[in-house]
Amino acid sequence: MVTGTQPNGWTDERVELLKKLWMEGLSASQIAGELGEGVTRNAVIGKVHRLKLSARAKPTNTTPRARPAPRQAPRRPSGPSLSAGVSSMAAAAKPRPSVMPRPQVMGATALAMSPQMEAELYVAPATQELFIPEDKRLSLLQLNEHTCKWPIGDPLSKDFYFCGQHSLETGPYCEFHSRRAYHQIDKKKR
DNA sequence: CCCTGATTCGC
DNA sequence: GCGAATCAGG
Repeated sequence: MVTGTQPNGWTDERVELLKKLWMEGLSASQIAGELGEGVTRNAVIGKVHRLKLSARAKPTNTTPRARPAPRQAPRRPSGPSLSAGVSSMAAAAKPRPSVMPRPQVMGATALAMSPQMEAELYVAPATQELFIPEDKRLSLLQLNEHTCKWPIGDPLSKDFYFCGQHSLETGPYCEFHSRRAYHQIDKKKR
């Protein structure tokens, strides 16, 4: 074939496409996905910077980027691996049982953003909380590394129990409560 | 947790 | 020049 397209290496075509998409406001990851599988989002960003691009749409904004931390410490894993792995369950993890009911809007992970992206917002049932059958409920002493430790109910009440669903490897909660614990907790810092 | 861009630095 | 790893904000 006459096509000598190299999987990697920034050809003029790709650079132009990169510029175009970047200027149009596409995110780096989206551009990377459009350019090809072999292109990562970091590659796109790196190229953008080298091309002196960035900026993109920055009206009346001086980009008060935080001072580039003078961190020149070794970030490469070239040292002795530290020994660790003693994961002993200390005190029971206490999340924030203060606020339970959350409207929670989802669908924020949409990748393909169309210019005419009309989000269909719908009101989720506020009382939507996981119902755990009695035979699935766990007391404090029944918790282990694989049980969701999300407390349900009044800790002082007799019918207080823990979720008990299979917890994720990445956290002490099941998928449902893991999102509850992190997602949307993000508030403005200071 | 997800995502975003920004920066650094070994290759 | 390239991009993974990392950082920092949302």
